[in-house]
Amino acid sequence: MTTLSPAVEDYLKAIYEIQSEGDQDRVSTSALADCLGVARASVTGMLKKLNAMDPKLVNYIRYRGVQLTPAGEKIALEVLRHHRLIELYLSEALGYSWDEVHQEADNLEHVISEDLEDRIATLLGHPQVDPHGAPIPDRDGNISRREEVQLTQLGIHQPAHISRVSDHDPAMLRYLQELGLTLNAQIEVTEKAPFSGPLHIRLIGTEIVHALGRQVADYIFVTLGSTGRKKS
Amino acid sequence: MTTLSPAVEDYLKAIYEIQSEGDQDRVSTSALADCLGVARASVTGMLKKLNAMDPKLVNYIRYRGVQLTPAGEKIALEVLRHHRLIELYLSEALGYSWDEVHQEADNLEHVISEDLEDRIATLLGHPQVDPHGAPIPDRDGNISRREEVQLTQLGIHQPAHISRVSDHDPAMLRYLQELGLTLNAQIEVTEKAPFSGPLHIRLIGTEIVHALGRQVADYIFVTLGSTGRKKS
DNA sequence: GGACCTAGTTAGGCCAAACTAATTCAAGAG
DNA sequence: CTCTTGAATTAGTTTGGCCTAACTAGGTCC
Repeated sequence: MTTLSPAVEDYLKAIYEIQSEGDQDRVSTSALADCLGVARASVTGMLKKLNAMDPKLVNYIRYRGVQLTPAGEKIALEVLRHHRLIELYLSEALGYSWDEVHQEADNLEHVISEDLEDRIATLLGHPQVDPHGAPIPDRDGNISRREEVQLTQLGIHQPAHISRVSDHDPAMLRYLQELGLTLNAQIEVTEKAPFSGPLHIRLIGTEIVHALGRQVADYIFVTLGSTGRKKS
Repeated sequence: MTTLSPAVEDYLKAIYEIQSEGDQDRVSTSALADCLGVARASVTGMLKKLNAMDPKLVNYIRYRGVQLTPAGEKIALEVLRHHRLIELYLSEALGYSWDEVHQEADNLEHVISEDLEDRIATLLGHPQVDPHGAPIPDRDGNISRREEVQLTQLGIHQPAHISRVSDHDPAMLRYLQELGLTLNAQIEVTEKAPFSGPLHIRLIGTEIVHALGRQVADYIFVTLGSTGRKKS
């Protein structure tokens, strides 16, 4: 474990994230470039390096995109574990709100020691999910996969609860917060406007209905039925 | 404030530390190289850059060493504030012992945001010193200077308390911990062996006496008289 | 004053990670 | 089957931070 550079960790993390949110297993150079905010040529260069490393971290084929190898995925999951534990820690211990944690965690994730990670995990009681509902991998790189669907895929009047929200846009997170569309909120779709128009979302148990644009709705994931928890 | 690289921050911090522990105001290239663990030539190169930056961060003259400019000192103090707040936070909130905090803080100090720094400072009640007794600069770069002397300078039977210990050697910190020579310990020197031999240190209120080598004693600073606190 | 030593500097290179500009590939349209 | 077009790659630079090796400034000792 020859201690990787932050850049390498970021590439692996990005590949993992794109890979797991889209449904194709290969990730394109441009998708990565956009996600990381660097030029395409830079991505090509880095992918060649990752492909040549020992152990091989990705499976890269010219013009065909990349896949993580098991070794690469392991590292991606470690970084993700750091990221999500830090997000949760910042929110639990230091009073950060869910729109503030992401940026700070991106900086911290590459520098905390395994020891600090363990202490944080223990202090938090080995939590399963971060403040946005994303699952936290365990130390061995196991990650729990839940049966989630995109909010846009949810049927009309099908009760569900918000189980996860993308953490990438703080402004959107603040917006959702204001609407009461937070983690575990019980909701149903009452109407889907055609031509990719807005979704009408009702908070179950209330008469509150919000119209949500598709772009926003795409970043929200739900699980059918209610959450285990009682309402307070 | 064009966000400086970790390397630059480390150079400035090191210059500040050497400058404030030695009594000459100019820091030599070699002292810096040793402190940072890089080659001399690398230091020369970096000093030229720091000297050419706008604003000028150091005052560097060939063959004469460097000094921090006010701008450089301000940055050094910000880094030091980060470092020491993190050390204290790790020890207070996450159960780190005083020999473990330094390494972790060295990694974290370059990446925490001002916001996180503020939250930590507030949570800790705007503390004055870190776990090794080093003063924590305030946000404006003011640092309290106390009247400390090296333990080796302390007169025989002159009662004093340990007010600061160098944080650089974890093994030494563990050793001192075992001997009960922790922060604020009330001590006196009962005997100084000649020819740079060991010092005999008595813990006031006990019969416990330890013989301490000069190298170790050089890293310990004391303040005359007792600390404000009562014994528990 | 010349010889000598050490700290400090210059010169020249290396590596990682980015960039731009120019070229090549792949895959769908006609 | 060829053409076109957008995605991807190559080639060539740049920048930052480090290295080694070779040279120089300045002080010490006889």
